[in-house]
This record gives sequence, C-alpha cells and structure tokens, in this order.
Amino acid sequence: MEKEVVLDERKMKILQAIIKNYLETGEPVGSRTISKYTDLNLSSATIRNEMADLEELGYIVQPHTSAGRIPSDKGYRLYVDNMMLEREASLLNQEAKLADREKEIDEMKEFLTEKVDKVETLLQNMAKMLANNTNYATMISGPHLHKNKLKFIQLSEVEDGKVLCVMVLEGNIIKNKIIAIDEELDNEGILKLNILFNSTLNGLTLEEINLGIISRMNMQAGKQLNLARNVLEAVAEAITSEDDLQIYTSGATNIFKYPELSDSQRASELINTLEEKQLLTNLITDSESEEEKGIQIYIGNETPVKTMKDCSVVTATYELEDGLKGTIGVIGPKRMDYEKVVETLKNVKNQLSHAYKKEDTDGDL
Amino acid sequence: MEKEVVLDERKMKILQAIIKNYLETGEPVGSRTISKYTDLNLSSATIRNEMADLEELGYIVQPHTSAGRIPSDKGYRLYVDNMMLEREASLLNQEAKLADREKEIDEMKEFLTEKVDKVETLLQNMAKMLANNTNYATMISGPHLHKNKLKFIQLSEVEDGKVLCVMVLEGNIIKNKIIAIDEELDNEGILKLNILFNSTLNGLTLEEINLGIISRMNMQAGKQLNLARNVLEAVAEAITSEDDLQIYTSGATNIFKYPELSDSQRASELINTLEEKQLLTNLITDSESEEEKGIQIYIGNETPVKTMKDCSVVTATYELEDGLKGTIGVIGPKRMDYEKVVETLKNVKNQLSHAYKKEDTDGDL
DNA sequence: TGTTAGCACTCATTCTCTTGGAGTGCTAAC
DNA sequence: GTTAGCACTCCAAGAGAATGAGTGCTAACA
Repeated sequence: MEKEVVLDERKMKILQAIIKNYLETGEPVGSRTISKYTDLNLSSATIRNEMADLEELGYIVQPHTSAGRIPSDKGYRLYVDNMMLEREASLLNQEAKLADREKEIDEMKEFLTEKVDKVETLLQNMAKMLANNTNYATMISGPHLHKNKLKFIQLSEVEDGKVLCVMVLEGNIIKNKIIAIDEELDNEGILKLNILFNSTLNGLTLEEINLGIISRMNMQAGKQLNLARNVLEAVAEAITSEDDLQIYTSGATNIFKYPELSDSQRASELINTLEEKQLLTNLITDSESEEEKGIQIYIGNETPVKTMKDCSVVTATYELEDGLKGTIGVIGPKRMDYEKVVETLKNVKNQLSHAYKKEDTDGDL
Repeated sequence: MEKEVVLDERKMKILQAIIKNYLETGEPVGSRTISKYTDLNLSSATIRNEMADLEELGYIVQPHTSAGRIPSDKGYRLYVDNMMLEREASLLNQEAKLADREKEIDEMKEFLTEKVDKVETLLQNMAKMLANNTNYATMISGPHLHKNKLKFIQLSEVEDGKVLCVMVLEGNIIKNKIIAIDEELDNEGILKLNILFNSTLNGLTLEEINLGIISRMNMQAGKQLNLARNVLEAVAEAITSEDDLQIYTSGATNIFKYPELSDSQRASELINTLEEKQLLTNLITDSESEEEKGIQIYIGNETPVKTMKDCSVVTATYELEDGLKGTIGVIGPKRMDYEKVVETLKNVKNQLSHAYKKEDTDGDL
C-alpha cells in the first residue's frame, strides 16, 4: 500500500525556498539550486524526491519535463497565507526594508503636505507614487459618496432658467451640477430654498437624501411647494448622477517590465482594463466585501476581473474619515513581491487616513 | 552628363499607388504589384526604373535590398499635401464613405444629446468615440480657461475658517476651490464680497483677472479692505491653479493593432505618454500655433512629442464658444488612413461646436 | 529613346537538424 | 531515509539549406 503524501515541515521549507527563489529570478527553479540555497543540507536527489511530492500535492508545477518547478496558484496561496507571516518576523534584510519604508513615507508625506485641496488630485498622485515605488500597475477608487454626509448645499442662479447647485460633502469633496428649471426664481426664493435645503438635508448621506428627499421636503416646503419640487427632483438627480465611482489608475506600462505579461495580447487587455476604469468596479466591490481582512490578496484566477487571470492583485481599503472609504489596488505578475506590496499598502493606507485627518484639522487645506 | 531626375506626372501616379497600397496592406510594395495595380499599363521592369528614381528623390525607401518599397516621411508629406486633395474629389467609394460618415455623426449626436452637463464628461466621451471609430489612439484637450470669461462667482462659508469659492465660466464650466482664511467672516461680509466680486470681475477672462485683480479691487473694497485682500489672494491663486490644461485620452491600446508600433519598447513609451497626459502639452501648443490651417498633420519626426517619432499625429482645433478652444488629436502609425482621419476630425470639430452651442441655447443642459 | 524580357543576385523568412545543457526520474548502494 | 550515478527528456540556440519575393542590370525591341 502506498504511503500517503503529506505536507510536513521539510516540504514546507523547500516550497518556501522554491517560491522565494522564483519571485527573485522569475526562472523555474531546479533541485540543485534548492540543495545549495537552503540550510537543510540535503542533496539534490533528495530535493527531487520532495519536489515530486510537492508537485503531486499541487503546490508546484513543471512548465515542461526538463525544467525546474514554478509555484502553482495553490502554492502562492499557501505562501501568502502562511509563510509570509513568518518571514515578516525574521530579521533578514530588516534594515534595508526600514530604509525603504522611510523613503516611501517621506515621499508620501511630500505629496500630502503639498497643497492638494482636491481629493481627486491627491488620489491620482498617490496612485502614481505607489506605481513608482512598486513597479506594478496601481489603481485607487475615490471614496464612496453615497455613504458620505452632506455638509453644505447651495443653489444660486447663474443665468435665467439655470440654477447652479453646489454640494459640499464631508471631507470637503465638492460636487456641482447645473440644473435647468422652467419657472422663475427670484433672489428671495433662492434664499429660502437654500435655508430649507440646508436645514433639512445637512448631515444626511446622499443615500438617505435620495431615499427620503421628496417626502421629507414636501412637508416643509410650504408655499413654495411647486417650485421646490422641481428643484428637488433636479437635485435628487444630480446627487444620483454624482454618485458614481471615480477610479484613478497609474503605472499601466509597468507591466512591460514582466515578460510573462508583456505579449501584445495580454498587455493590450490589461492596459485596456486600466484605461476603461469602470471595468475595475468588480475588483473594488469584492475587495470591500472582504474588508475586515484588511489587506486582500487575489492570485491568478481568484481575481474578480477576468483580464487579470494571469496577474495577482493586492488590495487595501482606506478610510479618510468616517465612512469615506475607498480601495487601493496593486496589479502585477503572480510572482510579485507580495511582502513588499503588502507592507507598502499598509503604509499608504495609514498615511492616507492619517494625513487627511490632519489636513482637515489644521486647516491647511 | 547624367540626366536630371524630376518628379513628373507618371512618377507621381506611381508614388501615389505605392502609398495607397502600403496604407492598405502595411507590407512593402513591389514593382509587380504596381504594374498590375495601376491603369498605367507598364511592365514591372519599367516600374522598377521609376521606383529607383523615386528612391533617389527620397520619396520611398527600401527596408532591405530584396524588399519592396515603403513611403518615406517625405513621401507621406507629399501625399498628404498634394495627393489627398485629388483623391478626396474623386467619386470612388464615395457612397460607402457617406454611409460611414452618417453613422459617425449619428453616434456623435447620441453622445451630445445625452444629458452630459459636464464638459469633462463630454470630451472624454468624444475621445472614446473617436478612438473607436478610427482605431487609433486619441486625445482631447479641455478648453483653455485663461481666455475664458468669468460668468459668476460665489463665496460661501462652509465651516469656520473655510470659504468655498465657486466660479462659473462661459460654457458653464464650473470650478471650485476651498479657501482657508484666518479672519472671521459674517454673513453680511460674505454677501458684500460676493456683490463686489461679481460686479467687478464678471465678464473678465481669468487672465485679465489674474493680472489686474488686486489693484482693481482695492479701489472698491472700502472698509472691508483687509478681509477682501485675503480672500482676493486666495481667489487669485485658485484661479491660477485652475488654469492648467485638462487632457483626455482614449484608445491607447489601439496601437497594438499595428505591428510596427506594438513591440514592448515602443508601445510602452507611447502608452506612457498617453497616460502621463501632461507630456502631450507640446503637441497641443504646437497644433494651436498652426491653427489657421484648420487641420494639422504631423508625420514621424515632425511631431513635437519625441516618443511619437514613429507615429503620425493629426490634430484639429475645436471651438465651443467664443474663445473656448481646445485641441483634438489622433495618434496612429505613419501609415494611418489620413483621409478618413481628416474627415472624421472635421466632423468632430463641427459637431462639437455646433452641438455645444445648441445645448447652450435650448437650455437642455 | 522609352519600354520590356530575362537573368543573376540579394536577403528576410522559414524549416530542419544538431548540439548543449539544465533538470528530471529511477535505481542501487550506503 | 539519503545519496550518487546514469539514462532520458526537452528547451534553447545556432547552423545550414531551401524558398521566394523583389531588385538591378543588360540587351533587345518598337
């Protein structure tokens, strides 16, 4: 009777060595390499036996008969779930890492202390920096507005029949919409509407406004009911239409640094996905549903975006202020430097929330 | 003594045939092909002689000894300057072209009649449509704001120490900025500032405001001088910072449809240029300085953007309203379908200005 | 004098064949 | 359980050789 093959500690070590080596070189790794590379002091023959087992268990694959092994998706998954933690605790390269980290944080702070008064610009800059630092493609989704509270709303007549509606949300995100109205509106009317809107709507989220706006307002509109209705509907529509997800991407061309991604077909699909940013919404939705995990790692087919099946994606959710949440993502080859990416993402996440709050209180907007 | 080689009519016809054939196939074209292709009824041997002359004149080149000829930049230039006009007048394919054109216009109108209240969205949509229709990469620059007149300006206090400044420009382009101020501002103060700003600044261009704002306003600020100064400076700065060029791109991945552009190196550079949109400002500046020509064609090295030296670029300047000008560009391989692109660009140009004016008058904003 | 047929020549492309090397799997010995 | 040794596989790189598209040149023709 065959002895059952199980994943013992030695196999783990060997697998880890294979993966680490492959992440560095991008080349299939052979038994001889591992034999020398590890402190296990085993001959290549022994390693070969173990590798055969690892392959049987599905953690590694052979591109072709006479080649070394490369990690399978399952292998990466094991690595990411179990082995990365250990390695993070190890002290190897710790100094170099710290230096890198500091440099990164400095760079971030540079962005954040520059007078960036628009969240849009800030996020775009962050995406760019992240892409530069990681050498992968990046994306950042703007905060979800529907959960964001309205801080201030103002109507003003720009010209006859056209009313400008400005909405300021928590975090000083500004949205505007020009609304066409049929009726005449005098200054007094506008003033009253402004007061009405501000007293009724402020502090509510867009979502809440959208749901209850009409009924709620009708009760208080009084003699201006007709007029208010018109504007109301327009505002409701304006709010709805402002509620779509902004997505910023950067570093799309970084994928050309990885041969396994840079053939025309794949590259074209990938870059197109990054250009047509809306194709990334799946990723954001999924990543946010897993939010409690903090950092989410998708390997190969796990990614909710089909065009990225040959990539790995690491995402994090940031929070600027209460409820002002968005997603950051790094897209690279499956052999990406998960450790570094995870660490960098944690940094960005912290910096983003921290800096934004600071910015919000010291008034240096 | 050698007889001087000149570009007679027959040579022109042959050159034209070569170029047209090359535009279609993308393959070097040989003498035999031309011999059959044209109505000149000349043997391939004769064509060969003529081709040798054309090469000597610099209109065509041979990729290698035993290959056919392809047009040189000089050849394309001649074609674009002289031959395209003739062909445009010809009736060949005219019907098919008309159908195409109609389809295109319909598609554009679809975009334009949809409620697109933001110029940003409109232009992004146009870029996308243009990319889809031409199969090349496209860019559109937003209108230059510094020549645009201020229509309406409004300050309002969002929270203590923070004032929201909303500017509406001609064409209902809305810009906002949150301004931090040290001093207290009561409602009355804001009201007065608003009146002051609107009466003084409306109708001026950002440029004009920027230049004369301080001196002009100081005269009328009266007792609020100190306060006004602060806000003024902030507004001036806001205006300046809003004055940078918006650029929208689309269809970057279309370049993968042309093998001569899709090797990693070139593709990466190109796509990067399109991603880092600011690298395109050269192109816009140059194209606008040549504006009187209507449509501008850059072939290969003529392009003011270095990374596009293997491409051709066709640009047009559009005008939404008085002074609201921007640039549209199509970026493709040198063997792009100049005729089609020029025609399409003319359409877009017309549609853009026409539709926008309509939008502006029928109130369906 | 312009045009053409014919021929030798060039050169990219494609194919096959060979070689080298990296790496494996298996077996037998320790 | 571990290891040395060996046969085997298969990719990658290189060398010819064949193919064929296309040219340049020359000599003959109208």
